[in-house]
Amino acid sequence: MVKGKIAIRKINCSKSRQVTFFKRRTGLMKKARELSILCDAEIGVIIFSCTGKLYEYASTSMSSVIERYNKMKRDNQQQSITTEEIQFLKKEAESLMQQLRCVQECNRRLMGEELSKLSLEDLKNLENVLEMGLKNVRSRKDQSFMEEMRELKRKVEEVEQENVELRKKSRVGSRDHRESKGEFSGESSSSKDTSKIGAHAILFKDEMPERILLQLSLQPKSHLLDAQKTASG
Amino acid sequence: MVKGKIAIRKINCSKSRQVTFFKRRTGLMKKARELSILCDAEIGVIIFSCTGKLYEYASTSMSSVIERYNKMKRDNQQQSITTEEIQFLKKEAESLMQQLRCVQECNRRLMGEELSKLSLEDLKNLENVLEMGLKNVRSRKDQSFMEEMRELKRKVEEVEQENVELRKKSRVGSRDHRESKGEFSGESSSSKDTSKIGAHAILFKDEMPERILLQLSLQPKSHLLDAQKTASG
DNA sequence: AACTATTTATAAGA
DNA sequence: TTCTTATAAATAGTT
Repeated sequence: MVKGKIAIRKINCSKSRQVTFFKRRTGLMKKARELSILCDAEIGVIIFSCTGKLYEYASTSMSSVIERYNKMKRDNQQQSITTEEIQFLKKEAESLMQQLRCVQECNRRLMGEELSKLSLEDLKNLENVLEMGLKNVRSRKDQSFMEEMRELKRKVEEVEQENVELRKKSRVGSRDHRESKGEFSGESSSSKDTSKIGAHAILFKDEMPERILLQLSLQPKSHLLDAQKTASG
Repeated sequence: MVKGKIAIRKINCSKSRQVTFFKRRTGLMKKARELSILCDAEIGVIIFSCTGKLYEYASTSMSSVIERYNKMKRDNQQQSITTEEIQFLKKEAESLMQQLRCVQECNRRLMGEELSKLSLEDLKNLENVLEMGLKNVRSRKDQSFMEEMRELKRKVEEVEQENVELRKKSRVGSRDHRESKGEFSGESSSSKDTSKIGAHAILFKDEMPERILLQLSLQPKSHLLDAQKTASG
C-alpha cells in the first residue's frame, strides 16, 4: 500500500494508534466546529479513547445537546427524563413529606398528644374541635346502632313469622318457641366490613414509618437500588 | 477568494448552506466512524440542523455513550441522575401521596367527618380515642391555666410588694391602696400571645380540603416558643 | 446527484 | 507531542 493510505481497521501498533488517534481526533473536532459554524447547527461530540480518557466537543454545551437529544428521543418513544423533571419530583416529594408531617402532628394533637407547645387559647380551640367531633361520632354511632337494631328486629319478626308458618304446617304445639328471641345472634349487616375498614380508620400513630420518609434524601445509589428491589419484589 | 476555499462563518445563502450541511455532515460521520474503528474508541456524535432535525452517529449506542459520559462527569462533580433514581423518586412520591391521603382521612374522622363508611365497632373505637384525647387536652388545659394563674398571682404579689416599698419611701399614708388589688387588669401574660398563636395551632377544619393549605398550620414552632418567652419574661 | 479544481487532512518519517 | 512532506480525502463551486 502506498504511503498515505491505510485500511480502515483497528491499528495494531499501539504507538501509531496513539498518534493516529491524536491526529484524527483533532481533525474530527475541527470539522465539527466548522460544521456548527458554517451551517448554524448544534453539535456534540463525545470520544472515549481505548484507554478510557474522555474528549468532547460541543457547539453550545454538552448538557444542552444531551438534553435536547433526550427530549427529542422521548417524544418518539416514552423514555428518558430531563433534569427539570427530576428537580420537580424532588420538590414534590419534599412538599409531600412536609404536608405529611404536618397532618401527622395535627393527628397527634387530636389524639391528645404533643400538647406541650400549645397555648391556652390553642387548647381551648382544640377542645372545641374534639367535642364537636365526639358529638358527631356519637351521633353517628347511635344512628348506626339504631339501624342495626331495626335490622335485627326485622329479622326476629321474620323468623318468628317463619316459626308460625312452620308450626301451622307441622301442627305441633310447642311452648318453648319464645326462647328463639334471645337466642338470635347471627351475622349483623355491618360486621363484615369492619375488619376491612377498621385498619384504616384506626390511627396508625405508630405505623407511620419515619425511616421510609427519610430515604428521600437519596444520596447513596446502592441504597436506592436495594430499596427499589425490595419494594418491587 | 479562489474556488474551493471559504471562510468559516455562517453561510448566508440557505440553499448552499443546506448543501454544505449535507456534505460536511456526511464527512464528519465518516471521520467519526473511521476514528472509532482505527483507534478502538467509543464515539458519539449528535447534530441538530438549524431546522431542528436530528442526525446522530454512535460507535456503540448513543445511550451507552451518554450514560458513560454522565457517569464520568458525575464522578468528577456531583451531578446528573440515572433512570433508576427517577423511578425511585416517582414511587416514593406515590407512596407519600398515599400515606398523606390516609392520614388526612384519619384526621377528618377525628374531627367527626366522613363517618358514613365506619362500622359500629369502628365508631366505638373512634369514640374511645376521642374521649381519651379530649381528656388529655382538658388536663393539659387545666394545667396550663393553673400555670398562668400562678404566674399572675406572682405578679400581683410582686406589684403589691413594690407598692409597699413605694409607700414606705414616699411616707405617704393612703387608705385606698387596697383597691389596687381589684383594679389590676393590665397586660396579662397570655393576652398578647394568644391572638398571635391561635391562628397557627388550630385545626383548620374548613381549611383542610387539600394538602397545600396544611403547610400553614405547624411551621412556626419557633414563633410559639418566642412568643411564650417574651410573654413570660 | 455528479464533476472538478482546490483545499484540507493525515500517514509516515524525523 | 510536533514538524515535514507526499499523498489521500474532503469539499466549494459548477454542471
